[in-house]
Order: sequence, then structure tokens, then C-alpha cells
Amino acid sequence: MYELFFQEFNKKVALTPEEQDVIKQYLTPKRLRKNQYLLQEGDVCKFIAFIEKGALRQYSLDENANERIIQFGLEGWTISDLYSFLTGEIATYHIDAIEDCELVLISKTAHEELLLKVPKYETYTRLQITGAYIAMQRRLTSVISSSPEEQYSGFLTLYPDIARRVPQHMIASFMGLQPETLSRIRRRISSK
Amino acid sequence: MYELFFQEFNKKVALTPEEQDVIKQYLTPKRLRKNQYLLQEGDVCKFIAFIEKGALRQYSLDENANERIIQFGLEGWTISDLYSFLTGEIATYHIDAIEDCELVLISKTAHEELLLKVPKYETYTRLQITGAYIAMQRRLTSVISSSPEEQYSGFLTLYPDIARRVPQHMIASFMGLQPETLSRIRRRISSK
DNA sequence: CAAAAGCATTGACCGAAATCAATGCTTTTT
DNA sequence: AAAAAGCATTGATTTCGGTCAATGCTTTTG
Repeated sequence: MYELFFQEFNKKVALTPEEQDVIKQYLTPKRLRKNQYLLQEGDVCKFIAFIEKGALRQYSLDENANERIIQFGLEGWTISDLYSFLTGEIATYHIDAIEDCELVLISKTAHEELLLKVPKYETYTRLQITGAYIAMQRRLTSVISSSPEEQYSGFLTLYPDIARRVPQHMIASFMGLQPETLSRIRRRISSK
Repeated sequence: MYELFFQEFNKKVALTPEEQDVIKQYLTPKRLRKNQYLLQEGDVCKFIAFIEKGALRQYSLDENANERIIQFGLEGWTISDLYSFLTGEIATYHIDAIEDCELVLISKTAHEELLLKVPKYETYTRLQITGAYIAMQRRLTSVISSSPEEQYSGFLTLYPDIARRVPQHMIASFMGLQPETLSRIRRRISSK
């Protein structure tokens, strides 16, 4: 249990077996079936979720109730509405499962106690959020500076696993495009 | 010296005078005149810069050599090409001064030694990057889910100080638009 | 297995942003 | 003070994504 979680943790900061046992006590497993939600807009986000298995998406709804996907999550990644989690304000994002999922949840109190009790947990958290920041900055750069063709090609090479497992209209939403537009972009690319 | 830096630091984690003295030894002041650069694409980013005074912009160049501004920095903020700083790879962003600036630089070795010697520095860093992550996520959401009008209005209310101090064509670049387009959007908004 | 739902594609049309070009204003430089 | 550079605005035209609508294929569900 929690194999992947500790594997990723140890990649960032090596843990002793004892530390690992302490951390284990603060973790909660959760299964989610495809299409079930983990977080709904309007609720407070009560946890950080590490993905052991499966795929999820985090999105908000625009004025026309279109889904706008801000992030995908696959195994080994972490997903949460961090702002809501940290401040206790209601969430502005939805999170739900694209495939059946196995998650590891860290509640707010668990998070706070781990920060106090296990110094390496703080390091893990810092490195984890740093990686997420860099990935998001790269994405934002791509969105504001590339043509949709380039953006899509970049996405395919950077995240081939997502492209394989996720329906195309969600990738369109991730890119801020309509499904029809992405379809046409794909045709344009393949005809080159 | 370093007043604002320690003010912001203490807002996140309270320091004793002794800790403050230790940290001070790792900081380097730097002045930058308007239009001078702090980082050029192709160089390795050697520091994290805290802004005591002034304004900077971080941008990349697209295929037509258009500037695409990924981030502005005002006093109290931190600016760096984190990916380059952490990995030692060459930078993909430029950073230069929009106004005369006073900066506080933290070099890579200073950063690493501070992480080891001063536990609160790690906490500061963690909170700092978390805030940056949340701000960037909010921005990305706005870019992919709002109309340019809404995006610009949101920008004005969220960052009125930037709007006041930075030329309009840079704000256009920040929004991923051409200057002409932003000008027309402004007219549309003001005629309502 | 049949019906329904979800999904990708294509076409026609419309609207909005990009592009090209020109103008006038303000700020900077000499 | 004059010249140059930087900047915002406006107009005309083109390009490209959005919207509406229809079709066929695949997957899910009862």
C-alpha cells in the first residue's frame, strides 16, 4: 500500500523505515470510480490527493458553463485545490475521475502535523510544489506564446500518456479551444 | 538594508535577530537601471532576486521574436528563472528592469547553505513558491476561460499598481494579445 | 442485442483578433 | 530647443477560431 507515494517521496527525499512508518499513519487511501468527483466547486478542499493509479481532471466552469481544464493528474502526480486547502475558502475548481482511481489522501490536520513532526515532509512538499510551479509556468508560456499547432505538438511530446488516455475534447478544453477547432488543427498537422 | 526582504520574510515566518543576522550574510544587494537586464536567455540563472524597489519583467521570445511577458515583478515580489536556477540548464526567459531597481540576490550556493543551516528559510521558500503557484494557477485559469475583456478587467482590479506603472503594450503582451487589440478592448470597455 | 449516449469529424457562416499602415502625442536624447 | 524614439490609437483587410448543425462511429447501458 502507498507504494508509488513512497517511491516518489524517496526520489525527492530519502526516508528511513521509521520515518516512513510515521508518515503512513497520516495517510488515508481512497478509491474513486470513473466519473465520480473528488471535489466540487463550492465545497472546501479538505485534502491533498496523491494519485497511485488512474487519471483525474481539475477544471472550472466559465460563464457559459463550459469546462475549462486547468490540470490533468496521472499516477505519481498530486492533485488538489491548493488555495482552498490552505485558506479554507470554498473551492473554485472541480476535480473528478477520468478513470477508476486509487488515491492517497492527506488531510489538512495530517498535513500540518507532518510539517511539524517530520522535517523531510516539508522538504518533500517544497520540492513537489516547486515542480508543479515550473510545469505550470512552462504551460502558461506555451499558451501565450505558441500557435495552437505548436502548443498541441508540444503537448503530445511532453505528455504522450495523457494524450493516449484522455478523450480529445478534454485536451481541447485543456488548451482553451473548442473540440471542433482541435479536430481541425489535428487535420492540418497530419496533412503536413 | 534589506528592510522589505525581512519584512516579507517575517510575515511568512518570524525570525529571531540572530537568525536574521545569519541570513544577511548570504544576501547580495544589486542595483539595476531601467532597461538593464538581470538575466538573458541562453545564460544560466545564478540567483533568486527579491525586489526591494522597482519593477521588472520576465519574458520569452516567440518564433517572430515577439516578447511574451510571463510575469511582472514589483517590490516585495521574487523573480527568477527557477528551472534554470535549480537545474543549471540555460535559461529560457529574459528578465529586465522596467524601472530603476534595488534587488536582493540569493545565489545558488547561498540558497543551498541557507536550506541546510536555517530551517525557517526552507519554510519561507516553501510558502513563497506556494503563493507563486497559486497566483499562476489563477492567471492560467483566467487566460483559458475568460474573454479578453474580463481578463483585462480582472487584471486591473487584481494588479492596479502594475497597470499604473507599466506601459500598455507590455500588459497586452502579458495577456497574449497585440497592443492594437488591447487598445480596442479598452475602448469597448470604457464605452459601456 | 438494441437503444442511447458519447465522441470526433466536417461544412457553412460569423465574429473577433492579427496584420499592415498611418497619425499624433509624449518622452527621451542630444 | 530640435530631433528621435516610444507609445497609443484608429482604420482597412485578412486570417483563424467560435458557433450551429449534421453525420457516422464507438462505447456504454439496460
